[in-house]
Amino acid sequence: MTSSQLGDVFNEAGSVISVEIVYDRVTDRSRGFAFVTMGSVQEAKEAIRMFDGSQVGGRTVKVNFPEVPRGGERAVMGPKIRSSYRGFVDSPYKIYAGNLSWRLTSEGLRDAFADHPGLLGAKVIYERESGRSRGFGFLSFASAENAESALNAMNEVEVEGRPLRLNLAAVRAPPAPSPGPGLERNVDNSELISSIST
DNA sequence: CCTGAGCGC
Repeated sequence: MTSSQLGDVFNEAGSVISVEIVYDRVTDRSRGFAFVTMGSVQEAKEAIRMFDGSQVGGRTVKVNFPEVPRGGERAVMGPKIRSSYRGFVDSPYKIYAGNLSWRLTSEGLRDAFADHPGLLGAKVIYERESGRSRGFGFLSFASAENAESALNAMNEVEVEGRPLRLNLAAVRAPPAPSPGPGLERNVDNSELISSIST
């Protein structure tokens, strides 16, 4: 089974952000499982509900959260601290939102866009030391189309008394040079692990 | 830096 076929299956439970079938380093054969990143924890739960124990590609599959998520179970389901920043779901389709009120939080930003399809996450950027808002933030979407239509609908719309200045987000700077041996796998808190073989 | 352009740690 290909990752794109697997993605098609999981799309029935919500927005699939990425699919990564794990292969054996030497034999290049599928190891029989994959990581599927869904757009939200909610959608991840839905995928588990729908597909755990079901037939996929002619096999009975197991679908569940990764066994040892980064930070442990508490971090996965635990309460948010200051904003939806911790729960921010990234995607390649992002809007830059500027001219934000100093008091607008990530949740406030998310709420302002709540009606728009495909919204995955919102975050306001804060200064590290002072904790003050830097007056801008980002919104991530499931698709380029979703991002564009939200941008068109919300640009210059007033939120907390100030008109939003929206743009498609610039392509992010390259990831920082990795310091150590790169054995870390990117296990996100909305990923699923499933046993699926070809 | 009690701020108003800024593209994230």
